Amino acid sequence: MPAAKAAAKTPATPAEPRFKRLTATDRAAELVQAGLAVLAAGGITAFTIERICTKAGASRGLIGHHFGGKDGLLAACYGAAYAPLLQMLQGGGAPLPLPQLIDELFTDRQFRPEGLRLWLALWGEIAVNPALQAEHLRHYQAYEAAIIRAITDFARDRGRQADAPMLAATLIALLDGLWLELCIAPGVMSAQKARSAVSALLEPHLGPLA
Amino acid sequence: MPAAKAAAKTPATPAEPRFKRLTATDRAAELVQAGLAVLAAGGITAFTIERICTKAGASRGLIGHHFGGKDGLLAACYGAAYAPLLQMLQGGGAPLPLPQLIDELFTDRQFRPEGLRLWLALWGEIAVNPALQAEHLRHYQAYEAAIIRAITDFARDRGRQADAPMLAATLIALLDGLWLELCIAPGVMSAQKARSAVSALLEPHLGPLA
DNA sequence: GCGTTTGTTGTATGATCGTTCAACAGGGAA
DNA sequence: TTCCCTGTTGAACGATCATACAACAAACGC
Repeated sequence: MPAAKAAAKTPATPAEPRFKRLTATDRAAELVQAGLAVLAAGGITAFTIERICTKAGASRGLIGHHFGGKDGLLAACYGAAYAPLLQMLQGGGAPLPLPQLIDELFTDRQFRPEGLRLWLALWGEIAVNPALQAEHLRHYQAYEAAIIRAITDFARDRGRQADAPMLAATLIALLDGLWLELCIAPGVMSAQKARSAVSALLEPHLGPLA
Repeated sequence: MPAAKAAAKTPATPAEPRFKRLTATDRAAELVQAGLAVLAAGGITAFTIERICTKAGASRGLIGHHFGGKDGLLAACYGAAYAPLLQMLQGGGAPLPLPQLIDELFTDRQFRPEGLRLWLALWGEIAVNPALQAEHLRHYQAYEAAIIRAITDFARDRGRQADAPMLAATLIALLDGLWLELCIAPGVMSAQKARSAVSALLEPHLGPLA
């Protein structure tokens, strides 16, 4: 009996809104965050409109409205996944020196299966989806450039000769592999073992990192 | 008009069988091969009963019959993915020496996106599926043991001191990362760059590999 | 207050998913 | 040839998927 209810309660409570209305930017950001959470928790097979919208507290139609479809949201999620990494590398104006960069990578905040699982979910899809692959290339180049610079600067300060681009590509691959191991064999890989691995690669070429 | 056809042709052609009947082992193997092909081509989202059975030239009911369901087939596929790797490491009786092992890893036969993509598809699922994670651990240990042994033997022959378990874990992670890069950025990573990366890791600890 | 803009809802739709199962038939044993 | 074991088929089922879209309403300028 909606009429009776309205007549009885309208003066007291102004009938609270059925939904909250956000700007397009804010809503898009919330959907991306929900998408990232779903990917990290359940992999690419859990990346469904239904689940994402439930997680975001929004209705099913919004992904189509803001991103044109599921693929659009996935691309946006990929970009958002790279953001914290790039921010860490060059967020505070000055680029992070190599030792601090490595320290940061292995803090408990970064080196956790819950966060890293996101990458595994995305990688499997990038390998198979050309559009995502192009998106990947753009972000990867910024990432690689930051690592090359950190290695170059460190080698210069220590008076060392080093093939920085080659070492950077190797370091990036090694980090990817260490993240992978942490996700698929959590009991075997650890932050400490990962640090040893990075040292084993870099210190012969650059001297002690600490 | 099936009756007319049967009456007309039965004497000449013995009405070729509607399907070929295989042993349970052979049929299971064919389904696993089809599953691997589908995973490599389309990732985990393409791993569907419909697609796999079409690829295998079998009917939809067979996966349930031979593997109890999709998950059973996926576990079998994971085991089958490891088989060629382990075979390469210790297939011909004597374990492969480290330099030949590395040569083998970077032949065109092994270091190809089409074959490696299979791993990306599986990794994303292992990270999220506890049953697959247990399956992974078993195979991983055999893989790791073979790599440790190759490094230990090589170091001994060269009269070098080396932390073989740590180097093995690092090498495995690096290889995983290099495979990943080849799959998600085919134009950037190459077999030659990957070889340089492996050399950059190992040669400072073990001396020249060639 | 009153319209206009624009973000939001939720159902309808058709495709596809995994699983089940009763009927079927290949192929070796007798 | 006959029988029986067992691998095989394919339709049926309910669940879930992505998308489209017409109706709705919140917020804002006026």
